[in-house]
Amino acid sequence: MNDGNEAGVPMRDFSRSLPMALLRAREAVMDRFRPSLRDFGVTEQQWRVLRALYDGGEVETGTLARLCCLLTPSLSRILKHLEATGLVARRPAPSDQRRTLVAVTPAGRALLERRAPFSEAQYRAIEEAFGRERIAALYETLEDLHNALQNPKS
Amino acid sequence: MNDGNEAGVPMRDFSRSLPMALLRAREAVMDRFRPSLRDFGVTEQQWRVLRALYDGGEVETGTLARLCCLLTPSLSRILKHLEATGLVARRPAPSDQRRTLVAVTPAGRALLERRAPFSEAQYRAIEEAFGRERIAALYETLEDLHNALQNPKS
DNA sequence: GCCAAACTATTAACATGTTAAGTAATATTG
DNA sequence: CAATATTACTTAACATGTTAATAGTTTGGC
Repeated sequence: MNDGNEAGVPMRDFSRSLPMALLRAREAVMDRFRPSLRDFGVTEQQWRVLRALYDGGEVETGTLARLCCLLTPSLSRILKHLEATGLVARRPAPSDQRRTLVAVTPAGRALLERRAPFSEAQYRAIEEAFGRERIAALYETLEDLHNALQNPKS
Repeated sequence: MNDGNEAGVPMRDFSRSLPMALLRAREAVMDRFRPSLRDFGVTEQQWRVLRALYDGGEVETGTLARLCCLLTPSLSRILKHLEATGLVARRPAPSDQRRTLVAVTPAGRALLERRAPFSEAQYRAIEEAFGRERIAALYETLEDLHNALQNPKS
């Protein structure tokens, strides 16, 4: 009797699941942001889209999906909703009718600026609880991990 | 003209979003595991549930939700599906009829043991690409972050 | 210029995330 | 012990995640 199975491949301890560890940490962070998202009537994903458009330029749908870490089918529905509520505007790209350009509306910008202080307050609380330097180091590590896994070898 | 808005609260750079950084890293990791999940016909969440039940004991629904980082409504539907496909079994707890005990079936265990080698192969590839020690350190950091944010002060 | 191939966005179908409401069993209080 | 509150789970409704298929555009050979 050992810790493995019949095929001789031992099962990894469930606490050593990298997706779970990243998810748990992310949920702990999101728990700080969900109350104000709820108060302002936007979902986490809708906020990401508005956030990516804040600097004012028009962004193509595909680019926006990459920026927000959303799949294009999800983004399609989210944009339909944001357009219906008047927070973003869409128009076909003049040079290529396949592409769609998206921009935030004044109403969308107003929402961004109203919620921003609440978001920043939570960032300060998180940095106080965990340490500004450790947060900065974590950003580095996460980006390195992302880059290390970009080119799939196997 | 400055980088802030009318209220004087500057907008955080979008690249400095902790939820986004955690999500991007997690997606990069999950991209390595999705192919075999798909091949074995289970979703990421279904796998998490089976994985949490592997050691064989019966687990209460609420405990299982915490272990798998799932909300109970989601778990309810997932268990219905896993029970319908014969991978888990449910029964009411004898001591408290409100509670439900869940256990993996032999078919579920067989699925776990068939996919485990594919999962482990990806873990080896990830550790090779990023470094075993850095992965270990990341687990530590993520757990610390989770713990630091557990008791909400503000 | 024509047609097949590639590209972009959307829709479809099913599974899950999220919040609120509902149901049944247990615990508490008077 | 009866009324009430609490607990555990489920259902409902809407939004998103994921994969496959579809429709409209553009590009590249010919």
